[in-house]
Amino acid sequence: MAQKKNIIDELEWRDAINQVTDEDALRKLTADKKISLYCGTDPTGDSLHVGHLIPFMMLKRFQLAGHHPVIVIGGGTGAIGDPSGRKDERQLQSMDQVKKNEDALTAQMVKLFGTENFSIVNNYDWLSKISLLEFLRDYGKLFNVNTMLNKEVVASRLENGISFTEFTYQILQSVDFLTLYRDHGVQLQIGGADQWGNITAGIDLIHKIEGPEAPVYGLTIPLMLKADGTKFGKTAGGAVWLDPKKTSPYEFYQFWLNTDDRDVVRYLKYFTFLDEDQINALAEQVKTDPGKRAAQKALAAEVTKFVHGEQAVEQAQHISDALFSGNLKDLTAEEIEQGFKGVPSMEVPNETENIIPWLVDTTKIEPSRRQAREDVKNGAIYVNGDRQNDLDYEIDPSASFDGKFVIIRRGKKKYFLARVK
RNA sequence: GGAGGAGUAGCGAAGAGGCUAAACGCGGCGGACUGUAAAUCCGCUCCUUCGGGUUCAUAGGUUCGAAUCCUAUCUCCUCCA
Repeated sequence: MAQKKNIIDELEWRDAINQVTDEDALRKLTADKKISLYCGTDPTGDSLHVGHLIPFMMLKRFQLAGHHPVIVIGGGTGAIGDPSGRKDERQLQSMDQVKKNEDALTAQMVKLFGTENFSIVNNYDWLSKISLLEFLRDYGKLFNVNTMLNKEVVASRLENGISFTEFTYQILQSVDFLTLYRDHGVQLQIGGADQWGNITAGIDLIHKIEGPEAPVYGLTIPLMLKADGTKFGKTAGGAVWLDPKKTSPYEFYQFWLNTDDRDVVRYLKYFTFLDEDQINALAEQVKTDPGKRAAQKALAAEVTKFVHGEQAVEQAQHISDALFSGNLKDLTAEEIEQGFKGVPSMEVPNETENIIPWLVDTTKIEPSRRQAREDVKNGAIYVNGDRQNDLDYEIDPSASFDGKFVIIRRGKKKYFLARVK
């Protein structure tokens, strides 16, 4: 079935391909043998986020089809800064920070790809060994400045200015591809749509050095846009991280669950390993019974499983049920910690207090007594899951959750967690 | 350097001596409906111990009474040099 398909056809069905350098040749190559392919990640942060999943899903599909993915951690290039997709110059990071980020990212990648039939390399290992004179003589000579200037990434920056440092980024990335081709037999580089210029620069370099017949290819992934035009991967709280300490599995699950109907099928194709039949069935349900959100639930479960594991999915579902049904009673302390990870929390003394000053002074949930009274009167305030509209209600922090927490909900889904001291 | 205009709540914008804690729109916050959606409808949107208190660039002044009139200061805009 789906798995029998050629990987390229499979990717096409999933709308996962933006541009390919030589589609027919690549289709034949991947059908005939197992290849090595790579994608680079610059260590600009201390955790991967859902944006990183875009190229990684692609690598994973190749891996599942028996090919060998290589991830290049840009310890070298990350020290320079990729101008792609940016309006202005990047702030250079300290080498120390780069190193820390590398370690954190490596650990996360191993979680996603395992250690079998997968490699992680760091371009610092080769880029740092090139001397300035070597760089200029061996590589600089092969790059035509006119060509470099014409790359969209550079051209778009010319008006506001671009430093020489960032200008040379495409040369470094080209050296990466060349090195991987020589030392690891890597024949394909993948990347986001904005990487096309950098990828083709690498192919050109290989062709110049290794001969025009060198079988190397490039493939880019379409830009992930949301139907409402905003950027994929951002929530009100910022980026959605893969590190469970930064974004809890519950929040992660919720991120996917909240996918717009118009985007969900596209995301199922791209971010899950469900096959064509399963996805078609879900797509049908989006049309016939959108309120059920079967597709969103499947998407959230699948992606959460891939990143955090089966158990995290069950927990996320349990927390979601409790929070959105308003029935908090059977949550465990651990689930509360997780479900309320991204929620404002505060410490409160274990003393009974009237609800109004408690909301305003003790917890700072409400900005003023006026507002607090209004919300209580309107039935906007829930204490431990129960609507509380009595202005004289006395909050007793020791009353529930073993006297550890008081959970306040304001409005439909705004939660606050008060930890009892 | 000269001439004019403008500064009002998170933003936009009315108000030109008392009826103004300040219309209206947006945004924000609630509620109803719903699919943890969209759209729609409704309420609230300076603080308060509900007596009142503090607001209309800032500081003074006139007046029984000022966002509204006067003076100075600051900031912004337009036109002329």
